[in-house]
Amino acid sequence: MAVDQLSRAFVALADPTRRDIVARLSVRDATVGELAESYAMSMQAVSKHLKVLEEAGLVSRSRDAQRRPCHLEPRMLDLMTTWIERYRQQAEERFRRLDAVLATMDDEPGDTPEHPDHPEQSDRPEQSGQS
Amino acid sequence: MAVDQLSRAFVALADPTRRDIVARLSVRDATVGELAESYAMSMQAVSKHLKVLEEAGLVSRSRDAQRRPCHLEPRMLDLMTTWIERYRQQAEERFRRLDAVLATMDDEPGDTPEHPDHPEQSDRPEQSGQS
DNA sequence: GTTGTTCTCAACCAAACGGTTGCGAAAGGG
DNA sequence: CCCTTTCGCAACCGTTTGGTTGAGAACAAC
Repeated sequence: MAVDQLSRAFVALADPTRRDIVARLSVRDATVGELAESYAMSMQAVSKHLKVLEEAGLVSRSRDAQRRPCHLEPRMLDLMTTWIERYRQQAEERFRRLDAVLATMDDEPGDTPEHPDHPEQSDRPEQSGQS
Repeated sequence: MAVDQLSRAFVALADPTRRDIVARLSVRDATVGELAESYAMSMQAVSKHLKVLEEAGLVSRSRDAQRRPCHLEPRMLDLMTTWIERYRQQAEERFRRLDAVLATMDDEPGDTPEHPDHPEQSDRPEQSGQS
């Protein structure tokens, strides 16, 4: 499976039930049993979902007797938006430059400049086969 | 599997190879073959990954003879950040109020007010069991 | 101590995922 | 008209996911 934290976070939010749990926890903390009442599945299944969210760093848990109240952790959500926004903004920047090139072609019908952008991001698995 | 667009998008970005493809496409458009050179897997596998990204609405493709150049679609990335930010901000808002309550408890050691917040989000699968 | 509540762990199962190989379609170039 | 390039589809296979049930740990209350 995916080992890095970001993959775990995206995997976690890929499930509708888990996204709904996040939505509920954003309103108030809740125990496993409270959350399980909301869904048509066993408490064990909800417990599994919470484990996925916890290992992704999206949820933390404290103790209160037998209860395990769950809290939403905004930090990981922040990391996800940071990742997404980086590439979204880069893509939109590219669109803006494309528009500029198209506007230029109207004036001077020459060759497109082909700016030498290098793929200098991190996060690359490169040639490493990740099964 | 998950049917809604948001689930598809999160599933798509849950894979490191697909996130890397997104990173590369944010720099420049690319064909399947070009992308496949970067990874230790067959072109068919990369083609599958691109299909996942395309069906998630994260990537679109045009035609150029036999080539199928891939373009990154910022729109779906925008939808993802919108979803995440909604709940991140709500969670942080809750933290801010908790801090306020703690500060109040220093002054007047009474009972915690328990503000009547209702879980009024959408996106709920509710009791519908989604396998 | 016994009972009840809350929750996790373990085993199981069908379905989906992520890779492979083989084949063929679509299009351009000799 | 072939031949090559580019790419998708289908079948297959091992692993993972998302649910189930059953057993039991941890703790409170009686």
